[in-house]
Amino acid sequence: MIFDNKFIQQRIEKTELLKSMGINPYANDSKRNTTIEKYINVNSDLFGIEGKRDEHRHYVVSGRIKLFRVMGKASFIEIEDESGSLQIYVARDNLPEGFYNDVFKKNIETGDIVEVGGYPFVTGQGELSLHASSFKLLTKAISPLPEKFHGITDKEIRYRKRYLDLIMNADVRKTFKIRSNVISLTRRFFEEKGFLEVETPMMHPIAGGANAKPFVTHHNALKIDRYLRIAPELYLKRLIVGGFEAVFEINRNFRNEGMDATHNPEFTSIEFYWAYKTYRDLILITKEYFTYLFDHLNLPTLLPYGDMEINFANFQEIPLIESLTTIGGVPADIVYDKEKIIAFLNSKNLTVKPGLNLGQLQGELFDEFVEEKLIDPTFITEYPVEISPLARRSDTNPDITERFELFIAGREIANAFSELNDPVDQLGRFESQIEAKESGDDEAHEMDEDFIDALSYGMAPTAGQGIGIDRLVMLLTNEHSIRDVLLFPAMKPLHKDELHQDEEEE
RNA sequence: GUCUUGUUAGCUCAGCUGGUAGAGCACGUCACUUUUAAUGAUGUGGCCGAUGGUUCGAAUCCAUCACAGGACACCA
Repeated sequence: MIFDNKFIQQRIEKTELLKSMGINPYANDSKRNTTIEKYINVNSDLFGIEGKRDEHRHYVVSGRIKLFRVMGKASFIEIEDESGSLQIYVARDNLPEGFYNDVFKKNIETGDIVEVGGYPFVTGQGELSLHASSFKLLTKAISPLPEKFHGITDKEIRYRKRYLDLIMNADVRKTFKIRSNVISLTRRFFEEKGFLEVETPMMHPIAGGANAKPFVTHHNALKIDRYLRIAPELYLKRLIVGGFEAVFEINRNFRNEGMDATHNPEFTSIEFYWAYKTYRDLILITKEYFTYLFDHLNLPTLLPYGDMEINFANFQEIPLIESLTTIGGVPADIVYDKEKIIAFLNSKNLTVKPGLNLGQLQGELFDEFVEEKLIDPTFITEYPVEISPLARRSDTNPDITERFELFIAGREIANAFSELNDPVDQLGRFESQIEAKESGDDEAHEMDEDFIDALSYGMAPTAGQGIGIDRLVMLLTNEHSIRDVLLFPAMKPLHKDELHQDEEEE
């Protein structure tokens, strides 16, 4: 049974006892008239006042009891609301007859949510507190809180019961406030630039816009399968065809792949598309975006991340092929030779999947020798066309695309390019992706004829970019697991029967 | 998917080469009207993640499974 724990039973008994005394353990008529943060701000003048108290002021605050210190006929408790925590002095003789002994001391405990009225004063130890003259239980907690000093450290409980994590760990609340700010500032930045926020489908007939395995779901009325989107890209470009010139979408993508410190099956990204611009303009707006974020979040441009220090005032730019030799230390004479690249990778004890083309092999070299060395923000440009099925070819070199990825702290943060708007070229790229799929690459891009059709009506020259919000928040909050920046990260079910639900239904 | 570490009271953790379970917090009782993780006294609290095995005897050793953390692989 869910409430068979003895501590919970004990608390349920207290709840019943309170009810029998005419006290509603889940009262609804809160009279709170200030937050704890405001209370502390307004009353900190008492430190400079004779007697360090003002019995003419009166405030009602509420919050969850975090600490409970009884000393005979008086007690100190610490309550916490979203804005902060406050010490309350509760003395027997300032409360109605019998309340202190029979209700407060016996039946109120840590975890309960209470409302306290009284006047501000500073204790002998110098802490601004509230001297209680009224005390009311708002919500009884029948489960006990975790240990008051160590709190809750077990990561599994922290992720599965995020509410407990939020109750016990103030910096977790801080991380998620920063996340919320980042999303809000991102939205504001693009709106101020004249972009239009749009919503495109989450359920796609064809999972396109990225190379990834999709989740499948079923539409009963139409008797067809739908894919949870892996990227919004192809729909946003259709809007550019339609005549919108600057659009963005901040939302979830879903990818049916492994989970680890930087991958969750659902993750948040912003994608934006900007007509009559190129990837050069995207480099500029990306720098501007980071400046905007850092200004509004009051972050220093020199930001610690684990053992690293990232200089956000030092944006670098280097073409991919050049980075292989200058940063990765790959010999310059091999980077255009498939056989030599394979031999080089093998000499480093790295196995290569058979059948990779030159662009893919260059990508392998980059992943292996360059990516993790890019600590300060670095735009890697001029990606091989084979690994960029949606990007526009360079006008001067048909083997490379007008594309960049932004790397920070050894991780990909953004992917951007001048969009391919030649429908015939796009068709050809899709066709070569189909070939790749047939030769075993199950994450190659799908054919999307409707998208080709859209392009055939003419899409203005456009630049588009995606930024991974989760990884960005990780950087800004110095968190090293994506689970620590997701309120409810994906977790395996605890019980086997939940795990094999689908098999039983079949 | 592979390797590795963990899973003991509500929480944080001990428990050595196998001998029948321990602390702190929390909770109960008592004392205490300015404490700061309050304090002092005292008490309650456990299917030692699950299932098998070895053994006279298993929290402890072995195997399998589940979940989690970390690393690697995959994810261009």
